[in-house]
Amino acid sequence: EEPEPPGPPEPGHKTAAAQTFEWMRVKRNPPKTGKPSELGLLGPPGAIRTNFSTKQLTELEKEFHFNKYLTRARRVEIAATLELNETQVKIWFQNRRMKQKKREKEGLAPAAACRAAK
Amino acid sequence: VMILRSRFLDARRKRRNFSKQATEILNEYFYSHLSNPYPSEEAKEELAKKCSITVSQVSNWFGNKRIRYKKNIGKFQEEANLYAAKTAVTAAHAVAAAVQNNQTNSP
DNA sequence: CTTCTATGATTGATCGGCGT
DNA sequence: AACGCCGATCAATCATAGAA
Repeated sequence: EEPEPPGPPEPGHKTAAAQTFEWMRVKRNPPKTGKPSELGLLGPPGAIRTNFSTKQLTELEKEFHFNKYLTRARRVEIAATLELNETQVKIWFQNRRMKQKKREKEGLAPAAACRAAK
Repeated sequence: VMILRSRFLDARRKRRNFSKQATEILNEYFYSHLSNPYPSEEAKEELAKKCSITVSQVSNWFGNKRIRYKKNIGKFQEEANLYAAKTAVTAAHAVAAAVQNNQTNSP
């Protein structure tokens, strides 16, 4: 998997803007989201993006409204109730907080844009 | 499959494409920084202002562009050369102006 | 009008850095 | 050493706008 970064294909050319830079080779490790229980499959070779059910999202959202941050105990409780890993619950809250921050930030900018447009 | 997917929570997605000029500006930045198309927060703010869109939209645009570009480099080859040429012309103008300025000031 | 492609947004999860 | 959080990003997917 190493095609040589420094000019492998065409030696001399017009310097077309199309090399293969590092960022183009970046590959993320596949999600480790494996459910030890259930299913006869244990080692998750290609575990993928979990799709949270409406019920799970509703419950998480409700909890978030109550507390923006989780305590270890609460996390365990919620994970068990919703049948999710503690990690998934933890990550969900992290993403939810970032989402909240983003909305607050953009919820104020439009005001200026409104007057400018009008 | 029917009951689905939050027709409400997803209703927020009423997308509208960016203006031709906005896309032009974003592509210019992307291809002139192809070796590292990751604008800083400041650069994103500047691009957002020039394109009349939000910083988040600039982030989304670069995120989508990077992923889709590396997914199929060949498909963007034409576009890449187009903007590379445009950047070259701009650079040539800058050089020409610099030379002219140099002759005027230091004869 | 219908089918297919281009594109903006969303989101579960990863990466690197920091603080505890 | 280990864990949670933040900020940025990835990667897959959704839903629509636009081209064919």
